[in-house]
Amino acid sequence: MSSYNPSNFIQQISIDCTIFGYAEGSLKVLVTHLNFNGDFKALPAGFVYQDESLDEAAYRILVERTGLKDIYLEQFHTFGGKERSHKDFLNKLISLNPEILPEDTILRQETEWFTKRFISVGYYALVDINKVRPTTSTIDKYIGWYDVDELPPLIFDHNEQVKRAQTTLRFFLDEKLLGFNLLPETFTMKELKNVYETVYDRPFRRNNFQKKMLDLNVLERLDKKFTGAANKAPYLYRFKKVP
Amino acid sequence: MSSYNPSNFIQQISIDCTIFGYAEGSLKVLVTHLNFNGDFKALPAGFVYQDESLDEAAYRILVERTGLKDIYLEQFHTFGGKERSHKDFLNKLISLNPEILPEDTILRQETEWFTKRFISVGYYALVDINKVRPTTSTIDKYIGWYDVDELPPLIFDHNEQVKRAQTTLRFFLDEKLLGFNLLPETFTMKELKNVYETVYDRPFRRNNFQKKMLDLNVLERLDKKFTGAANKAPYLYRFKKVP
DNA sequence: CCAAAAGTGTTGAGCCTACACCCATGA
DNA sequence: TCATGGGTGTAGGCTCAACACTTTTGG
Repeated sequence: MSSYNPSNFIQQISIDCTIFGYAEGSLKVLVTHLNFNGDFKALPAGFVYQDESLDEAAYRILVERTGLKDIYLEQFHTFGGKERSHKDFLNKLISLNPEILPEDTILRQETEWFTKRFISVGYYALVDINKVRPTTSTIDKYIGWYDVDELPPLIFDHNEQVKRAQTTLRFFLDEKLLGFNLLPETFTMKELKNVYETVYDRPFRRNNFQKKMLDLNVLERLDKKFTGAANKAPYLYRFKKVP
Repeated sequence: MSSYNPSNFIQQISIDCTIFGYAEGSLKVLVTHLNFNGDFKALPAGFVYQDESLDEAAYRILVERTGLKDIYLEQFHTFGGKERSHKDFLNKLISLNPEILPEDTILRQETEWFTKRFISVGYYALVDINKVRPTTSTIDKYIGWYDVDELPPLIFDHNEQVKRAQTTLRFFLDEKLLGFNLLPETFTMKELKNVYETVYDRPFRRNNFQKKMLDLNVLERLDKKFTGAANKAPYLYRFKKVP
């Protein structure tokens, strides 16, 4: 943590990113194991430089952890509860990692800012899970995907943040054509339907779903995909390039 | 400003409130004239105490300025651009009000925090304009209603904030049954229709609108309202009390 | 030729729009 | 009795869910 110079950051503001990916029929979230003693898991997070916008900071945090650029990323809520499970977390953190708050006054100044109350701006992102190389930054011990329905306890209110991000995702999946960000460049209608069924946790009719998606007029039909299976080959689609 | 003790506030975070009211067929926004030399207008704003949640702070700011309690209030976006017209505003402010940044180091400390970059959490509220007593706080010279389509230039990105609040309002007016907050306790269907037409800036069919509203099953029909006009007396309605 | 899975057409229910008509009210 | 404006009924069109049928593929 000492690589952070707190004076470069806006105090008491953090950015938490809920990064969704899709694989094997389920929605995943990227979670980091913090690089402290003790079993602390969290959403990828970071701070905002004085000369950086919130959006830029969120994007930087995302790129650091995933290596991906040009990703759909959107702020969905700012969490400003006065407690946010902060004290429980801090007590445990400090008792297991006494070096965070050393007796030495000068060293202490360097790390003390981290123990204050934080306001968190929540962003969510949708990524193609196959393109991501989860990358640890200085504050991560390990970083990896968890099924959204089987998340471990996360620090602060991060579990609640994921729930709210999921609600927002459901609200906007259609409108913002987000489904495509969760898939590879080309995909079949069935794969797209699977994404929708996973996000909304309910089945869609094959034919009606297809009609709806094609009516959106954003899909481009490509060649057929021959899978070797004993059935009609499905078409591949891709998201239309904007001219 | 010197009544503020900056150490009690979270640094570099402010809350801006877009407070909508409805009167005479148009949507109004509450705007304050700042208590400085120079013609500075702004949304009602304030800061967040260390031991206060964002929602509590927004509510406090609203109550201070309107005297109203139990008001619908919701966070809609956090504005974190790195410029936000801050420097232009500050240069003008300081040149017209040199006492803000005095030479005296101690006094300077007390006011300097105010000149830093701020992240603003935007809230919007809907109020019954007749119940509001616009009340100046220490930083307001005057506070009053402006037509949303005829807003004067406001400081920072406050004009943009109002636009975005308006978009959010349109998005949720139905879903959250917000229309009622803009009206007195009882109202006619026509008055409710006027609110909708003002918010969405388009006409609705009289009969279809009525059907839609009644189908929502949240209105309670009361006695007729005899206006003295030479026509059938309209019913009064009110928002059903939840049991 | 068959099973499996994809593509496509069609019907009916429900909702919204637009128009029409009726009713209460005060002049 | 008339003009005004509010209350309500209904036909037409659109959307979408549900079902049915056809087509393609490899075994």
